Amino acid sequence: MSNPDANSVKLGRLNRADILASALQLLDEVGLPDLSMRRLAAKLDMQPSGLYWHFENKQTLFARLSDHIVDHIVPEEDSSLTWQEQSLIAACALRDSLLAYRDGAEIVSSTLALGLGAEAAFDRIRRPLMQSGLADDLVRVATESIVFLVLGQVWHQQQRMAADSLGVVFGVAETTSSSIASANNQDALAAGIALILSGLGQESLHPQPKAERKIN
Amino acid sequence: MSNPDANSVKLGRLNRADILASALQLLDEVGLPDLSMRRLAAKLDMQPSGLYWHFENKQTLFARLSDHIVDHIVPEEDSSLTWQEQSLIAACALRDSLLAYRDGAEIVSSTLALGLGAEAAFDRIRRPLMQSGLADDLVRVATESIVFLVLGQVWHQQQRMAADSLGVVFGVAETTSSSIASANNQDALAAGIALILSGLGQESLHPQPKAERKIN
DNA sequence: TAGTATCTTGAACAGTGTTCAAGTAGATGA
DNA sequence: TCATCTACTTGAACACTGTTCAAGATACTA
Repeated sequence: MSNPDANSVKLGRLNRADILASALQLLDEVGLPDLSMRRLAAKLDMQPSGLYWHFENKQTLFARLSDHIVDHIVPEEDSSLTWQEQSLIAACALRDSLLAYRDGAEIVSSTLALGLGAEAAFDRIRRPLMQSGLADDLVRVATESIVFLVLGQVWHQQQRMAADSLGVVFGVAETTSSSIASANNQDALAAGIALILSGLGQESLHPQPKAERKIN
Repeated sequence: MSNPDANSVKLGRLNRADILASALQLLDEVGLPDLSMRRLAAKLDMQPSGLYWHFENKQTLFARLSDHIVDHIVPEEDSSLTWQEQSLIAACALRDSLLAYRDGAEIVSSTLALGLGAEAAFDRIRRPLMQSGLADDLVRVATESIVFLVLGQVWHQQQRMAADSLGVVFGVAETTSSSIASANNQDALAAGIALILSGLGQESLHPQPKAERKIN
């Protein structure tokens, strides 16, 4: 082990960006459950404790990872589209960027829940809704609903992928073929978001919507 | 430590139910992150390894915990209500049972994602929708959307509660007062579900809805 | 060249889930 | 009543985990 093996990188002094890049790479290689500080340090050819000079703890390192994942959403803005269409596109862009990294949804989810970052996830989806003229409360509700829906769906999907890759097969008819199920999931997600937006279109007819009122 | 302290229970031979009951109690006392096999064993006055005779591993123990949480949803069925109303009631019942246990949403979420149990969460919400005459695909989409929405919202809320109880305060304007925010969250969740159901009502007018079609 | 701020090290702490051979208690059949 | 078999428990160990800290090395600046 004295010669540097292919998977370790030595860059002399390291900065936050180097570490994050390696972490992101390691994430794709081993998945979130096996992404430990020790493993990351080994990849960077340094001591685990060295990481704690750059990041307060593992959670904040993950938070910066989340920021990176979510910040790279660049939905093409097209002002000729309706706000519903723009919002749907933003949501699909969020989904794509979560899917671009192994266990991306879980990382972003927990960061978001802890309030440590990844707020861009909300921003991109809220923006089109704010131009709709809907009440602020309704915009907040719809934004949260869409974000949770995307996170929940993708998390579910990625967890299934992880289980599949471990050879663990559960007796659920739902996943007959992973690739087909994956394609269906994307349609289902878009359809779910469409439901919310469609409901939102109806709500916009009523001036002051009350939360728990009867539905006709 | 030779005398049995107040927090440990000795029942002679133990069965699965005893362990689950203690686990549920311990969960409320210390929260999910501190619910370790060693701690649980200590509470039961036994060796950690003893737990592995009753449960294959920690994850399956948690799966049975999830089942318990979710199985105790007993939404009052009222056939005079519309299917939307019934579905909303079922969703709120799910929310309430998640909130009834500390970190309930996270436990159920991961169990569901791993396909290890807690399917009742889906069942209760799907049932009313199946009586609506909507296409099967649409029922599936709506059910998943609602479940993910509930799980996401409650998970978020409970994580915030955990952070609050640790005295960790984040600079997010969203949570000015925890109790008020909590009340608002419940309204927001119901409103989000109402959006989906409202959208569903619109969709039901079209015979064969296509997922990614344009929204007008 | 001296001093300082930036980064690394190695060892240790206190915990984690899990395994396994060995042991003990309780019920069952002779 | 005694032996046996199964149900359950033990204690020790393994191979990890995140995190801390004093001490040392390196690079930049005056």
